[in-house]
Amino acid sequence: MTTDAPASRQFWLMKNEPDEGSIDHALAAPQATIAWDGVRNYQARNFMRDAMRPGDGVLYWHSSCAEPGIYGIARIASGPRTDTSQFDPHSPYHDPRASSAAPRWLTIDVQALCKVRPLLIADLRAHPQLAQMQVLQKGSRLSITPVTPQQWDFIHDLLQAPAHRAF
DNA sequence: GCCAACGTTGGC
DNA sequence: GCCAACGTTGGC
Repeated sequence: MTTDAPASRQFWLMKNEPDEGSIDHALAAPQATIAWDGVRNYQARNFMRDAMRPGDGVLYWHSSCAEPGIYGIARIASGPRTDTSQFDPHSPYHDPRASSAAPRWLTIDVQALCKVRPLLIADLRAHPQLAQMQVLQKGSRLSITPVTPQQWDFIHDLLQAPAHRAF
């Protein structure tokens, strides 16, 4: 018997640099929850504003590192709210064009659930079922991308399979 | 560190 | 509203 997820549940891939926000860092935070701040791309912001809902599943990606890939599983843990780092002149995420009267950027809470066996880019590319993943497309830079339920399920199957299974 | 791809800015 | 110039991302 399968359990029915809420029909509205969606899935996402979120990139973070391990130096700044690794899955270990998130797991060690209070409630294993971190504010996903510093997003300065309108498409990614609009996903947070319009589409992401508490409970949505997240593939936790490490980027800009020696071995980019999926390192953990997380969930969306809040609705969107103002990312106050945009107002802070000392923050690397400061946006001089933003004001509290006209904020531009949002943050959302992400709760880390577990670390997983790393699924690196080459591992993911080995599966035609994942060929359409946005993060694998040439030139893909977006830090938040939707993941289809099929991709999500397939990746979870991969994570449950023996690590050194011969294909 | 390189550089292709992409997003943003701003002059016109 | 076009588009060249510029800045950034991020895999390699």
